[in-house]
Amino acid sequence: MAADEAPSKARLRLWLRLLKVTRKVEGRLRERLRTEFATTLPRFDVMSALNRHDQGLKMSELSGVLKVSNGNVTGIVDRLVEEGLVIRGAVEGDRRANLVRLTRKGHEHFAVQAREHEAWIDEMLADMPANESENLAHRLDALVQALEEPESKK
Amino acid sequence: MAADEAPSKARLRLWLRLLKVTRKVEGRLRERLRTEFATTLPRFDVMSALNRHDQGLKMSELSGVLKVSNGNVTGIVDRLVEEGLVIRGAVEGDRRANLVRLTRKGHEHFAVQAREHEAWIDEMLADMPANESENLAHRLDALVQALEEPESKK
DNA sequence: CACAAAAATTTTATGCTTGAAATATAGCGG
DNA sequence: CCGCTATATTTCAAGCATAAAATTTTTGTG
Repeated sequence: MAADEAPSKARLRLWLRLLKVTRKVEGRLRERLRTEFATTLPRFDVMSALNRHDQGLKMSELSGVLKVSNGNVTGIVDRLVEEGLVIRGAVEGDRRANLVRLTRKGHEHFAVQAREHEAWIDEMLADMPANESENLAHRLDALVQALEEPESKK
Repeated sequence: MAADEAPSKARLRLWLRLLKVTRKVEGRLRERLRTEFATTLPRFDVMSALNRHDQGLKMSELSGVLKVSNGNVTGIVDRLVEEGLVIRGAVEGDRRANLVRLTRKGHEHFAVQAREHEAWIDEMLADMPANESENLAHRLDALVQALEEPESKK
């Protein structure tokens, strides 16, 4: 084993594994959300973000939090508005922006979905002991940190 | 700390972290593939699968390997065929199916892309020592195993 | 052989996603 | 107040993704 070949391959394997787990879990969540609540993961994500920010979020803040494009959020919010789950309100003193918030109905729907969502995750990751979960989460967090600052080493 | 509340929350955190890391890395890969090779992640994935199976794969095998829907693969392969990177061949004795393979051009393109791809991953996960990568990969693999068999405990 | 069930694939409808272009408003320097 | 630059959002074109319906071919089974 070369002192140089191994690390790269090991990291590639790690990445492929990460991808596999994530896709698998995402797929299950997607299916459950569809069959049990007639909704989708992106919609759940948007509602989750709005639930954490009860004072509302601007479209750009929403796309920032979710790490998706601006135009993407427009479409998802449009549909949620049609169904009366969220509302677009005016921003005091800035007619360009608007503040998106959950409606009462949106809050109620989300509460139910979030409870189930947590249970599904718990079930899917059941083989993972709590302390090991924490451990893994920390390592992954370190990775996220490193990725956040691409070239801050100026 | 309740003996019951913690595990579920810890697992939820783990899941959210997994999602964050994966999306971040995926986003970077996507951008690189686009700017440097004018291609996309799904196309790369398809070519990667075909590269590992030089004798070719049927459409259904391809969607099985990649864990995406049948109809999805149809569209991606269509575009790769248009660009002369893959070909659809007949399957001996079954006119329903067809065998998808990389063309010579496809092989050449993929070789270049795969080399870069591995380097990008290596760079992004640089903070992760090789042995820790292996460790993590193994834990994740256990998770995948558990997820593969949903109710095999009949 | 006939014909129903199964298998391989494509088509269709709908929604997600992106990057880029377009639109509209804000805010600043002169 | 004019005009420029920046900010907030939407629109647009293209591709990705899924589930369900449709198509074509194969494979039993009587």
